[in-house]
Amino acid sequence: MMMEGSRSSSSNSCFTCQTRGRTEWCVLTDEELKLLDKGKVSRDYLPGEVIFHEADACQGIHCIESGLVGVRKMNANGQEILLRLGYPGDTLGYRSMLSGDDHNNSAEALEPSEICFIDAATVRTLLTRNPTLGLRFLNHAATDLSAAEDKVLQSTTLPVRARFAHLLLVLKDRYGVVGEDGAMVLELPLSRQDMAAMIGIRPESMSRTIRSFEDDEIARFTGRRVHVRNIDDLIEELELAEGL
Amino acid sequence: MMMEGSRSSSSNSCFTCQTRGRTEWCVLTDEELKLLDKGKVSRDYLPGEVIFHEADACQGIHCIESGLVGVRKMNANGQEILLRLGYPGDTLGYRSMLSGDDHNNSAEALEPSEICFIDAATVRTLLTRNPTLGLRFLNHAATDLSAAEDKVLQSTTLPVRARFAHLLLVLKDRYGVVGEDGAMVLELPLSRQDMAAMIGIRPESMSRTIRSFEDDEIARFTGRRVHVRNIDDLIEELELAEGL
DNA sequence: GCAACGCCTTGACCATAGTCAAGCAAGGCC
DNA sequence: GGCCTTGCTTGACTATGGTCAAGGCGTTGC
Repeated sequence: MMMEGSRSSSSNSCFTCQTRGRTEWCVLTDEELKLLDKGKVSRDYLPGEVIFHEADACQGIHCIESGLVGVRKMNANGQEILLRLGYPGDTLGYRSMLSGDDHNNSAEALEPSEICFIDAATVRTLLTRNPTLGLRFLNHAATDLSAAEDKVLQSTTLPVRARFAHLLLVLKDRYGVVGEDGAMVLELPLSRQDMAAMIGIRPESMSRTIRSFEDDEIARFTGRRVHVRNIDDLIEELELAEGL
Repeated sequence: MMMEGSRSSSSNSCFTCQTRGRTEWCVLTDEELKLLDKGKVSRDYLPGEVIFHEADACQGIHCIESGLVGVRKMNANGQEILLRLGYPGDTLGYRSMLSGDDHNNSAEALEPSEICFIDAATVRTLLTRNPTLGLRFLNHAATDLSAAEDKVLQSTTLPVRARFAHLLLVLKDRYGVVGEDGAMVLELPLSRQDMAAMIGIRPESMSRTIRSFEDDEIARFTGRRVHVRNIDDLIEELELAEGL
C-alpha cells in the first residue's frame, strides 16, 4: 500500500555495498559477485512492513543492507515471540531456503530498512560454485542454533525479571552508553510489546516488570529511553536467579 | 550386564557401518571414507556415561552407531533441560566443532551405545575436500535450528499438559504402536526425570501431570510403558491450548 | 539381614505470571 | 474541534507450576 520504496536495484551494487564485509558474501570472487549483483533485488521497507510471513514459500534469501528487522514466530493461538533482531549484514530466511522448507518464521521491518532479495536459484549456483560460502552459512547456522538453545534454557529456568535483565544486558552492546560509574543509558528501538515478545511474556507482565525495576531503583524508563542506575544491578539480578 | 565394551575401532569399519546411509557421511567417496575410517575411534558407552561435558573443549565430533544419547544443557543453578535425543546416525557436537567453540551442551548415553569419535583435523580435511559434506551439515544445522525455535515458542506459550501431550506425540513416531481404534502403547526409553527435563519442568510437576492424564483417562502409566486410550485426546489437548 | 541410595510420588504452601477488564495518553484523521 | 485507534498501564483475580518436606518402593551393597 505504500511504495515509498522501489529504489531500483541498479542504484546500489553489491560491489559497493557497505555491509558486505559483515555478510556471508564476503568470500565471493569478483565474478561470483557479479552473478550475485545481477540476481539480487533491493527494496525499501517501512517500519511495520512485512518482508515475509510464516508459512510463505521460501523463494530465496534476504540480506539486510540497512535498518532493523524483527524475526517473529507465532503459534496457532496468535501468541507471538520475537526470536531475534536482524541488523545490517544479517541474512534472513537462509534456514528455510537451505532445508527447502517454507518459512517458519516471519520478518518485519522495525525501522526503515533497505533489504536485498536473492532468489533461490542464484543462491544455489553460488553455493555450488564457492564451497566456502556454504561453510560461512554453516557457521551462521551454528551460531543461531547455539543462541536458540540458550533461549530454550533461559525461558524454562529463569524468572521474568532475570530474563529482562539479561535482555537489557544484551541490548547494551548495541544501544547502550555506559558511564564511568556503571550507569547506563539505552536508546532502544523497541516497543514494550516487542520487548515482551523477546522474553516470551505478555505486555501486562512487561509493564509490571518495568515497574518493579523502577520501584527497586534499578532503572528508569521514559518512552524508549532507559536509564540504568548501575549495570551491576542487572548482572546481580541474573546471578541471583541462577543461584549464585 | 556390563563391559561388553571396548570393541576395538578396527572391528567396525565405516565401510560396513550400518548407519552410514543415515549420516552426513553418505556423500563421501571411497577414498574419503578411507580417511574417515582411519581417523575415527569407536567406543562403547554404558547408560549414564558421559560422552562430553558442557564447556569441554571440542576436539571433534561424535557419530552414534547404536544406542541412545541425551543432549543436555544446564544453567548455573544446576537446573537441567534435555534438548534432544540422539539416535543411530546422528551426529553430536558438530555445532561447537564448526563454530570453533567449546561444547555448550553435554551428551550422555541413555542406553548402551556405540559411538565413533572423529577428530577435528579429519573433519576439517573432509570438509574442504568434499563441499557436499558441508552442505549436509548445513542441512542438519538448519533442521536443528528450526526444532530449537519451535521449542522456544512452545515453552513460552504452551502449558505443561500440552507440552507433555506434544512430547508423547513426538515419541510415538519412534516408540509407539498405534492400534486401529486410535489406542497406542509406548515403550519409552526415558525416566520421568528425563521426560520432565525434555519439556522443561521439575520432576514433581511431571508426576502431577502424569496423574492428571490418568485422572482424565487420557493415558495410563506403568513404569516406562504408556497406554494412551486414544491418540486424538493428545492432539485435542494440544489444540485446546493453542486456542483452536 | 539391614542400611543406603536413587527414583518417584504426594501434600501443603506460595510466588509468579497469565487473564480479563478498564482507563489513560498520544497520534492520526475527518 | 471531536473521534478513532493503538500502545501502555493498572487493578483484581486466578491458575499454573515451583518449592520444601516427607514418605514409599526397589535396587545395591555390606
